[in-house]
Amino acid sequence: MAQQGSNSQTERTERGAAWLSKGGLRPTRQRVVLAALLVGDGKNRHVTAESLYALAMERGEKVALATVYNTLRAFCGAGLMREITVDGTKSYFDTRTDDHPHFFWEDAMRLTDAPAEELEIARLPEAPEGAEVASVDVVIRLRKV
Amino acid sequence: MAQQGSNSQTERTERGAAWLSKGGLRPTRQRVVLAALLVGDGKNRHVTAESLYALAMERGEKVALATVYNTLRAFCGAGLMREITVDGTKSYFDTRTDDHPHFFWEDAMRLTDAPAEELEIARLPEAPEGAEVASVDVVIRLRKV
DNA sequence: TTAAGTGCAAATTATTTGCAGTAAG
DNA sequence: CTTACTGCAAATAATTTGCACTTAA
Repeated sequence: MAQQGSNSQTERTERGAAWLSKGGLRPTRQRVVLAALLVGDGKNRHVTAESLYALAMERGEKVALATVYNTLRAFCGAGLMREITVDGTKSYFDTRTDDHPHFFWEDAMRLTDAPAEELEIARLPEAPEGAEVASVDVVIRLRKV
Repeated sequence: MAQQGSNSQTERTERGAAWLSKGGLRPTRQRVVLAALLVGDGKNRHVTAESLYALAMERGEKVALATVYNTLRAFCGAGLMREITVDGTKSYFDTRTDDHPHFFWEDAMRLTDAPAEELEIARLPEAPEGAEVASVDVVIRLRKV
């Protein structure tokens, strides 16, 4: 019963390990665990250091919070994740690494992807002399109606 | 020579005081000082608590850093300013309160307005069921070329 | 006079770092 | 082996708060 088709523990772990090697990162135990939690099911995920740490604890995994912080930084450095800035008080990390818009649910402080195909920027201010556009962050802030 | 046409100290102070009363805020000495620094010349300004505090110190004004923090919050609460989130480690405040795009200079960690008329969003993802769009933040991150 | 605002120092929160021990190549 | 990684506790950085004192209305 540990095996359940496309979502078995081993499969999640394998996916995590593959993802790690894509970033050229040494697959240590805690990295594999975190990677499996992040991309084990093949879906995109938005986490904070705390939320990922909580998730790991919930699964009974043994990782230090500081390691979660360092690991998320390592994942970003390797280009496997991106840091999204939506709220001054916390850092959010996204497993999806291309430029795409986000919804930010202000009351729940939750971040989700917005459908990229529904965003159409017809014209963008051009970068001033001596600078180039690194990325364009679009955050659609939502409030409960 | 203290008076120089449209930029005299008294005029800056008056503008600051007028701006305060627009927000229904009691014009205490430190609020008037900070308001004059922010909008005294009629231009828009982007500050952090630290940068505004430094500016006040430079001018020989007497304010506590904590008061700068509290005052910026009060200005935002009164709708006189807006907080812009561009960098996890600092809060930026803008005297311009309408939805408009920003340039963020990653190396200098500086925030400036981007020309709003050069941004054209032809289509925007609509708010999911049960939510409405509170604001749309567009940050164009720049790197030196 | 009195509720709101202020100063300062102490508290909080999110995150990073130093260093001794552990594990991957 | 040996260099990178990890854990933990202590350090930092930005911001907030508690409380006695001021001040605008």
